[in-house]
Amino acid sequence: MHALTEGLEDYLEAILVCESEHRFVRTKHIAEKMNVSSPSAHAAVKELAKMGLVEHESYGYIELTSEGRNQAEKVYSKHKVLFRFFRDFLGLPDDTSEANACGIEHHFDDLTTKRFRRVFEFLLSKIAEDKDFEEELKKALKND
Amino acid sequence: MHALTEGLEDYLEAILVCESEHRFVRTKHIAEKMNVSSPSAHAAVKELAKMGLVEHESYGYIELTSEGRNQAEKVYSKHKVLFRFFRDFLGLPDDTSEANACGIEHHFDDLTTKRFRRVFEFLLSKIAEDKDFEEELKKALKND
DNA sequence: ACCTATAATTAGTGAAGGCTAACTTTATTA
DNA sequence: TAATAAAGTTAGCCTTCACTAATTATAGGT
Repeated sequence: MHALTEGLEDYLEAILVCESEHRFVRTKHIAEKMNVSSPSAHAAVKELAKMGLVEHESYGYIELTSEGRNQAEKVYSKHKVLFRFFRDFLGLPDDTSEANACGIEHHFDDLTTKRFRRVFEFLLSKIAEDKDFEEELKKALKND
Repeated sequence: MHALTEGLEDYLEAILVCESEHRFVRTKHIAEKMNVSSPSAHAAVKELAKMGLVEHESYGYIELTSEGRNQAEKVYSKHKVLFRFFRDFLGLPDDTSEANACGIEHHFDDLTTKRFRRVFEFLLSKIAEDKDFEEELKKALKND
């Protein structure tokens, strides 16, 4: 059985996000989201369909299977926690945080993600409840 | 001029590490380190040579140029801080930490790296000087 | 109903980066 | 020193994933 490549994982995630933005997902939306041509998006969808992760009637809408949705949500949840880490904790701009999360999400296995999430949440609660901690952290991030 | 791809960045880094392990770097060492065939390693070295990042006499040794060494060290320093974060802070096994660092290092730009490094160092010092903090952190990481 | 614009698809191409098999060079050792 | 082993290299092929150009299908307006 073919494994999901990093690229196809990105497409799967894009489809999930498109769903929430358009209700009906089409080749065009995916191409826009991924910044690729429509033939490239089309080929990716075809590949995902072959793996049973999406359904795609010719010239019609694209839908995630439940299997595909599971995988997409798994990737996307990594994306979100990483994005928040870069933006809220390292104080990076939105676009940088987005790019970082996008590049990195594929490299976090389950254990790494679980640990990372816990540490991140711990640190956020620490910031919320301990003003000194927050101050020290801010100081550490000064002087770019 | 061609930019350094993610793959070539890996090779460059591997050459730097091989240097410290073998004194004389050969195609074979790189192939072993990268887990690729020797023709693949050879092709990568050839490409790096074309970019002026290594020197390679046929059937001889492989050496980094000063330009190549700069770039390799830049990547490797990201690798090291990431590795330590995963191992010492998230408590992940060495091989997982290594794999994570390897996959992620390419996606950290200068600002991200600087911020990340500072936060990591701040947290380490926090652990060192504040036993309560260390305990709470450990607790947060329990129950895999 | 038909014409046109938009979208989707197919066909064909190229770069990156991997592989094996075959061949050449260098090194070792009998 | 000649034979063989080991390493390096070359040639040729495959996959992934992008692209453009050309074709086909659908949908809207008249």
